[in-house]
Amino acid sequence: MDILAEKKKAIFESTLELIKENGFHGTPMSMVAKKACVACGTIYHYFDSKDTLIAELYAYVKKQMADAMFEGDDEQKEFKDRFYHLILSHCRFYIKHPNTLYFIEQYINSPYNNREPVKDNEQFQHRMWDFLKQGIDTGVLKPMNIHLLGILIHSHVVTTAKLYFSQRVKINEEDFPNIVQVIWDGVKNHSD
Amino acid sequence: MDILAEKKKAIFESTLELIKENGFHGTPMSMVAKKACVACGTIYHYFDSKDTLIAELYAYVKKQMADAMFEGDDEQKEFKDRFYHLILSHCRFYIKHPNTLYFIEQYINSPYNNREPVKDNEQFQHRMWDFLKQGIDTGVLKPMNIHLLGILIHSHVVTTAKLYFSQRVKINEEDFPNIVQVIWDGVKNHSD
Amino acid sequence: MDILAEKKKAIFESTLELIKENGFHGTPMSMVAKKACVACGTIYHYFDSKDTLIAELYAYVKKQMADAMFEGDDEQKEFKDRFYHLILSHCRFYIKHPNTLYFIEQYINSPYNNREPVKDNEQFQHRMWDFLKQGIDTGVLKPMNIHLLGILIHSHVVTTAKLYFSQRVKINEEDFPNIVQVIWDGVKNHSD
Amino acid sequence: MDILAEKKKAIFESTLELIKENGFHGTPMSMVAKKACVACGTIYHYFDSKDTLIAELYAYVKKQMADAMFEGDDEQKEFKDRFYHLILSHCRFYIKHPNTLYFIEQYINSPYNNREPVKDNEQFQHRMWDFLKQGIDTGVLKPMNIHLLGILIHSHVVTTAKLYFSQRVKINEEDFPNIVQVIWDGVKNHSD
DNA sequence: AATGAATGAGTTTTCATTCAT
DNA sequence: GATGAATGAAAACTCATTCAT
Repeated sequence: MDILAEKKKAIFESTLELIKENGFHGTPMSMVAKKACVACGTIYHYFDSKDTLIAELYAYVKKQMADAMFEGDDEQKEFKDRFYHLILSHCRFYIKHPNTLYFIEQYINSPYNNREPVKDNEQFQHRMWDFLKQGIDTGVLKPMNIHLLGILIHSHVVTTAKLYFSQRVKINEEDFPNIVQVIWDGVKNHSD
Repeated sequence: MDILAEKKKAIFESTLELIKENGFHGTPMSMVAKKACVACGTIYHYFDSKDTLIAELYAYVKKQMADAMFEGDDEQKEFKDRFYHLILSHCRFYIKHPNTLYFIEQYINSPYNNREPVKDNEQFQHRMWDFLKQGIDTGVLKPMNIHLLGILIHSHVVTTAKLYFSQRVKINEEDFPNIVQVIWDGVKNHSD
Repeated sequence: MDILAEKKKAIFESTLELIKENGFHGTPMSMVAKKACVACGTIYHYFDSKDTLIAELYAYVKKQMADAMFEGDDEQKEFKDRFYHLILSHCRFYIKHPNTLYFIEQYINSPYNNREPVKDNEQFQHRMWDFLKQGIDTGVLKPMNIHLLGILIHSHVVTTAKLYFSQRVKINEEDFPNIVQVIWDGVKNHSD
Repeated sequence: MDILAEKKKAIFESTLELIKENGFHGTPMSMVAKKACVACGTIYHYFDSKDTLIAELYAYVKKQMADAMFEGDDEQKEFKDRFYHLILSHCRFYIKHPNTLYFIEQYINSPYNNREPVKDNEQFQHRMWDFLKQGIDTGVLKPMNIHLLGILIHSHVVTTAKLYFSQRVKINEEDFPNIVQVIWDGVKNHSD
C-alpha cells in the first residue's frame, strides 16, 4: 500500500482533480482514464468499480492528511502551542491541497459516505483524541466529549480553508492565527 | 412566490427528501415525478431543467430557514441572550428539517453551487451581519470581519445539527447549550 | 373554405413561417400556438392533428399559388409570350412568398408527402396541362408526356427561386428572362 | 476515409435506408442501432450526435456520387457526347441508389443544410464547372454563370430520377435521352 | 369556443462496465 | 497486464395531445 503503483497513483490524482472541478457525477471513468493516460479497462484492474475507486481515494487522502498533520508536533511543548501548531498545520495542508479539501467535503456530504465505511483510518483520529483527552485531563480544555470536540475543531479548520479559496470573504494566511484563536477560546476552559 | 402552486411545492418537497436519501445523482427526475405524483413533463412545466429545479429549491429552503431563524428574537434582550437564542433556533430548525440540512450541505459542496448564483436571498444574511456588527461595536464580540464571523458561526451550527443525526457521536438537545458555549466563548471578546 | 376563420389563418401563417425557419420537427405545436396567439388546444379545434394541419396547410398554399399563377394570362397572346408570362409569374410568386417556397419543398421531400394525398387541388395542374397540350398540338413544344413536361418546368422554376435566395449564386430579377430562356429552349420544338 | 470501419459503414447504410423510408425524425437512433446491429452507444462512439451523423452521411454520399459521375468520361469525345454521358451517368447513379437520392433531397431542403456546411466536397463540383466553362468558351453552351448552369442541370437530373420512382408519371430508362435533350437544348447556344 | 396545465410515451444521449485482442 | 471498442440500461428532456375549467 505504501509504494503505490505509478498507474494507481496517476488514477488517484486524476480523479482527485477532476472531482474537484466537476463533482462525482461530472467525472466519468473515461475522463479519469484519459487524464491518467491509461485505458478505461485499466482502471478496473486496480479498482472493482467507481464506488471502490472513490472510497479508496478517500482513504488515500485521509492518510496523506494524517501524515502531514502531526509533522512537527513536539510533545514537550505547552498544550496551547501544540494546539495552535496542529490547527495551523491542518489548515495549511488543505490550502496546499485544495483538490483534497474539496474532494473530502463532497465525499462526506454525499451518499457515498454512508455506503461502506471503509475502515476509516482511525489512527490519525486516535492520536487527536489522545491529545484532546490530555487537554481535558489537565484542565486546559473544557470537559467535553472528545469526539464532539474533535469534530467541532475539524469543522472550524475546514471552514477556514474553504474561506481561503472563496471569492466572497477574502482572507490570507496572516489572518489564520486570529481565526485559530476563535476555536481556541471556544474550547479552552475559562473557569480557571 | 408566497403561495406556491401546489404542484410546485410537491415537487420541491419530493426533491428535498429524495436528494437527502440518494443525493443529486441518485435522484432521477422520474423518481421525483413519481413521488410528487405528477408526470415527468409537468416538472419541466415549472422548471427549465434539473439544474434549475435544484437551484430554485436551494433558494426555497434558504428562505424558509431565514424566516425561522429570527422568529422570537427580542432586540430588547441582552446580546448574549439573543446570540444563544439565534444559534439555538438555527440548530433546532435543522433538526426539525433534516432534509433541508442535508440538501444544503450537498448543494454547497457540489459544483451546482458555483453555476448560477441564483440571487442568494441575502436578507437573512444582512440581518445576521447587522446583529454581529452591533456585537462588535459594543465590544461584546471580537473585532473581526463580520462575514467571516457569520460563516464560522454557521459552520458551527451545521456541524452541531449533523452530529445530532450522526451515529458515531450521540448528542441530544440538552447538550446544545454547552456546544453553543463553545462558539460563544470563541467569538466573544475576552479582553475585558 | 374561402373565408377562413381569422384564427385558422393565423395558425396557417404562423406554421408556414416557423417551418421555414425550423423545419417540421423543429416546430412544436406549442410554438405554433404561441406565435399564432392562441392556446395549444385551440389548434386542435381546427385540425385533428399536426399531420392534418400540415396537410391542410399544403393545400392552402397550393391554392394561393394557383390563384397567382394564371393571373394576367391572356389566351389571345402568342404561346411563347404566355409561356414566359406564366413562368415569370410563378417565379415571382415564390420570391414574394419564400415561406411557401421552402414549406412546399420540405413537404414534397418529406414522408408527409406520401401519407394522405389530400386530393391535390388539381385544378391548377389541369389548367397547366391544357396549356402544354395546346403547345404540343400546335407544334410549338416538343411532343412529350405533358405531366413530365409540367414537372420539369416546375422544377426549373423552383430551382430559380431557391437560387434567388441562396447565398452562393447571386441572381436577381433581371436575370430571370435568361433563365426562363433555358427552359423555353429546352421544351420548344426545334425541328421546325 | 477510404477504408471505413465496418461498423461506421453499417451505420451509414442503415441510416440512409431508414431516412429514405421514415425521414429524419421518423428515424430514432435506436432504430439505426438495431438495423446496423450495433448498440445505441456505439453510434456515439463514431458520431458526436445525430446531427453529426447526418452531416457526415451527407458528405459520404456526396463523395460516392462524385466518384460515380465522371467514371467513363472521355475528354477526347465531342462536348455534346460528354454532356449526355455525364447527365445519364448521374441519372443512373440516382436510380441505382434511391436511398441516396431521397436522403440528399431531404437533407438539402431541411434546416440541417444550413447548420454546419461540412466542408462540401467541392472537387466534384469543380470538375463540373471546368467542363461547363469549356463548353461556354468554345461557344457550345449559352454564355451564363457556370454555377447557375450547374445547378439548373443538376436540378433537371434530380427531377428526372425522382420521376423514375414516382407513381404518377411513369418513365423508364429509354425515355432518358429525350429528357436529357430537354436540358441540352436548354443550355446549348442556339445562336450559331 | 377557447384555454393552457398536465400527461407520458418516446427521443437523444451518457457512462459504468466488459471482453476480445 | 493493458487496451479501448462495444455494450445497453438508464438518464434528462420533448412534445403531440387531452381535458377540466
